[in-house]
Amino acid sequence: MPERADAARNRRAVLDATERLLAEGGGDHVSLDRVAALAGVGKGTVFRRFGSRAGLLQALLEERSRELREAVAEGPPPLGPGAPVRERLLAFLDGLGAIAERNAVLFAAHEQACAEDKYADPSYRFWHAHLAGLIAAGRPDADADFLAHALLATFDGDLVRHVTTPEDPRHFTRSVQRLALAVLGSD
Amino acid sequence: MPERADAARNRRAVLDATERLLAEGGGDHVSLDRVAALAGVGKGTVFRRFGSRAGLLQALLEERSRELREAVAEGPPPLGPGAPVRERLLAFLDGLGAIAERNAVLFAAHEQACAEDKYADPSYRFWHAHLAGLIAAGRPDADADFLAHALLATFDGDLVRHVTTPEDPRHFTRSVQRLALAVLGSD
Amino acid sequence: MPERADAARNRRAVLDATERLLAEGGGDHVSLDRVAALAGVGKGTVFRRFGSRAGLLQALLEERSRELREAVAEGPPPLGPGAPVRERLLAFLDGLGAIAERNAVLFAAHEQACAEDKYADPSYRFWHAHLAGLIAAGRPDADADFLAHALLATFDGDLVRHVTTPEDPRHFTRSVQRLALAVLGSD
Amino acid sequence: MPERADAARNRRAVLDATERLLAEGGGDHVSLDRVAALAGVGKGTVFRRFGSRAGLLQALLEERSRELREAVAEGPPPLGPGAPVRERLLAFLDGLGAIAERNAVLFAAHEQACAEDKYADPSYRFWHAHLAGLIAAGRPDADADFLAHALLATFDGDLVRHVTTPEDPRHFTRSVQRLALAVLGSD
DNA sequence: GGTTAAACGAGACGGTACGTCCGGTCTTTTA
DNA sequence: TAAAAGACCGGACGTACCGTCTCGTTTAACC
Repeated sequence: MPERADAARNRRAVLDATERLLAEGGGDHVSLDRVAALAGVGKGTVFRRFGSRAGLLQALLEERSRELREAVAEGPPPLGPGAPVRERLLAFLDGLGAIAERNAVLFAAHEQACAEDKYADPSYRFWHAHLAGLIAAGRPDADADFLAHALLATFDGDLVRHVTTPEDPRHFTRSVQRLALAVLGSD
Repeated sequence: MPERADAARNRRAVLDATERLLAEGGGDHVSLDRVAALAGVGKGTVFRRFGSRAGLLQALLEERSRELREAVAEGPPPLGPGAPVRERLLAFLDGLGAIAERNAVLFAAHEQACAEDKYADPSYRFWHAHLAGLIAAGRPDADADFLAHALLATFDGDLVRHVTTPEDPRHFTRSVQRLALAVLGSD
Repeated sequence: MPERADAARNRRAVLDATERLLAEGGGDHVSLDRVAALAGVGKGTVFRRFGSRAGLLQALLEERSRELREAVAEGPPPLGPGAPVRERLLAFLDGLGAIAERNAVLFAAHEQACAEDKYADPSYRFWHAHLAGLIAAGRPDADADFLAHALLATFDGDLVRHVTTPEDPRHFTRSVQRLALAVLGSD
Repeated sequence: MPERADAARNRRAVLDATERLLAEGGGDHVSLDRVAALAGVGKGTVFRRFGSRAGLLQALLEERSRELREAVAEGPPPLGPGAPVRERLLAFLDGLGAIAERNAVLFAAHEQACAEDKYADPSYRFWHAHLAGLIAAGRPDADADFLAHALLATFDGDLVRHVTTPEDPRHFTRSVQRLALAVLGSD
């Protein structure tokens, strides 16, 4: 059975409200009561759709990154399969960096909310698997699993905000790319 | 004026209680009411001394890492000044890694509690300054500031717990050291 | 929209718990935490319904005196409209005195809690308006407003307790009635 | 042994601080921490001198009314012994009313603080005994004890403030006097 | 078009943490 | 060695939040 029309409408309204609250007041400003009120929706609806605060933020993140995930999984090179490892890695970090730079507050709120089970988040697992695969391909001798975690650890919302300035909005991305190249080695 | 004797006693009791609760129930288990009760201390005392949940956890972290900080600042090589950059870097990461491995839960709780102003934490600033200094010395061309943040980002409590196993309790540290060497370059 | 069933249930439970605590330990015994616990209700519920300690006690008082208020406003003489001023006054003081004698502890706790805005309390305003009206009718030349306040001032919980004994449980009421007659004049 | 000089100084400082806080912020503003701080004195000193919050306010009241008490006890008529009952009663109410009008906030705070044992306060007992004696002398058939309580009940700080206006600063006193005359009877 | 089951809004609820404040006690320091 | 300073205890208050639940009311999908 497909999603009912009103359900889809509400889903959208809730996500939009969340985004609005994130933008105007930071992560702590996003209480589920406020989200529901701003979305013109009952609190129960938010929970029925998203399960929890973490689920709500995850869904928003999911939405922001779906495009990248699809491009990575089955898009054309250099994001998708086929390109050399270095190019693919840089393209991926460029894409994810762009998302992080545009959604730093959301990233931060999501990390805060997920707390313990960050590594169970499907998005995280996808990014990690992709990164680890690339690293393993480029440096079979390295501890790809850890290095992938380490690279993803730099996508901390607060860190992104801390190094991103209006004058140089891509500073973070370039820095991560350089770090990744160092990790991959210069050979 | 030095700290009053009873004040010092209470400070100790509160920190010990915090530690005990952290050990037995994870970060969420540490509520300030419980800390006060377990320490045999009024709730007001906890707040007077530590200001907030974040302050309490910071103080505990501070205590755990004071020794390392002093060794780094003015101890003998290779931790202290005098040793070659690589040795100093590895020694520092070994020390901080050991702390992180032993206090992963505390690290996680602290990150959660500090939320927004992690980069204002004096401990963090010290580690960052030290790391950035070493990196700048070893790789004058690199973005030492960012790389230091990136290395410290791997000291995420959850990540540490995730990669640390009883069979290989220093896995995290070794991995970070390897990453640092890669960052520093292999020349 | 009428009050929800569970809301009504809880309202009742909270008021009952308050009453029980008042009875068993005096006004100071009524902390909102205890009320909530005894009522089997979350603390937030107490605050949502009653706003504050003062609001809770006011609600309890309100309940105790609603019957009298309705009888005064629209009941049969001598309480309600229609009876001669003296009879109505005595009947009113008899009713209010009975309430005060049965709820002296509650009266005392309420006065303590209301503190500053006692004169804004709707119950108080109603009693005052009624009394002042009667006095003005009986003694057009008197300062009815002040005299009404003065008569109500004798309904101090502590004073009621002080002059009420098991042997003469209506002593307070009779005394107030005599005072009121004196105020009204003997002509 | 007379009071030590510094003790007297402190006593004065504490009372002055109390008064200042009462004036600037109302009764709730007078916390003992603030009093001590404003007096430049340790909190313990306040308690050693005055025993409790109630004791502090009582002492302040005591000071304000000592003169009247002495005049009533052994001063010249009409306040002191010798004058006809009516004159003595009116003079007394005039004196006490003046104090109440000038110290309404203090009266209110004191009532709030004394809570349960208001009738044990030496000042209150003195006023009550005096009033009851006068009433008994003027109306041997009346319930002098209760009537004295009732008259004193009108000296409620909030009521005084409520009926006192800058244009008519003695309104309260005159009203109480009229009430007292009514109580005493018109014969 | 009517029926029906779901999804919904509104928001109360339990429970719990936080941080503030206060009264009164008691220890430590100091003069 | 007594008094001052002020840290301390215990606990109340009020606020906020999450995730659950209740209870009528739409409303969309189906007959």
